[in-house]
Amino acid sequence: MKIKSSNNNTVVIDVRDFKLAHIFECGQCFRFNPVGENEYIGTALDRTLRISQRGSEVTFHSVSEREFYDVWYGYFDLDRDYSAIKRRLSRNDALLKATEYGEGIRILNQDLWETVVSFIISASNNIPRIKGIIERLCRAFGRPHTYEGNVYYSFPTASALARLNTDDLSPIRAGFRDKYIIDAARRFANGSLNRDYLTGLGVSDAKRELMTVYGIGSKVADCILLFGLHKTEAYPVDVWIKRVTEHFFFGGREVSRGEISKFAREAFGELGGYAQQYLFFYARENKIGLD
DNA sequence: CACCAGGCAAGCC
DNA sequence: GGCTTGCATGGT
Repeated sequence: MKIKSSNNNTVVIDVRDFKLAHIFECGQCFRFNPVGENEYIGTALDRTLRISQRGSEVTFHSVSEREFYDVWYGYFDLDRDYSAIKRRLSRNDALLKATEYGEGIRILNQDLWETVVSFIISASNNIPRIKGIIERLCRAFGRPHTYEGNVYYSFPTASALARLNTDDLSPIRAGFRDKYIIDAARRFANGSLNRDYLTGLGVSDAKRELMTVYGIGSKVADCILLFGLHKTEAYPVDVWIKRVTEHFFFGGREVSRGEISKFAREAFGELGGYAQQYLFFYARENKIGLD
């Protein structure tokens, strides 16, 4: 991986295990959208980014080399060797197919608070509507900023949302999730939950803490552990993962979510979260397990 | 019209 | 522990 700065873009060449469509369509992130062939624009970490790719060359538009290293290098998890991860997972037959199919997936290092709210909103919901709710939330309560001449909105802070009541959130049309968002906001705004505290805990303790928030159950907690804290043992079991795990590893037999989690711990260990992302992308794109 | 969407909480056994 | 039901909203 090498850097080639030109005018005010940062171009990274020889990037491996990186494909924008895989990164942004594997369900970990809701605020990046395609704006062209191999090009996405989105807002994260209080900034907006347009990013495009041609082969192994990735362009971070209107981004200085300094901002690239300070912000996006970490966000895109560029310090991690995904070839090694895929190699280890590929010893398993189903994962060989899934990692080949989603070869460009990376697990982003997203803002913890944004991840908490995004996955609370994801409960019993579909991805287009999850995105809509999040966008309305950001437009109403987030900080506006300009990027390449257009206005974008940051994800609202916990304290901005902690002041609200459910009536304030009704234009967001989050449905029954509005009270969950506010409870989470109060827990993060008053500091009783924060990144340093949760990072310092083991996976199961961090999960237990997260589940004390109204609206965070087992699946949402696992998503937060994986996408917000990069605790990669987490294997979030949603309907798709339940189906695809049953399809590949239980001969299509229906088993409980507890069985699925136990299987993932034993089969994938600390790579469970990576396995989950490859399997989720593979299952959704190919409609695995729907028969 | 019923049924479902990356679940959760509450209530039951 | 595991199972059932109601829950807002929007799409088919």
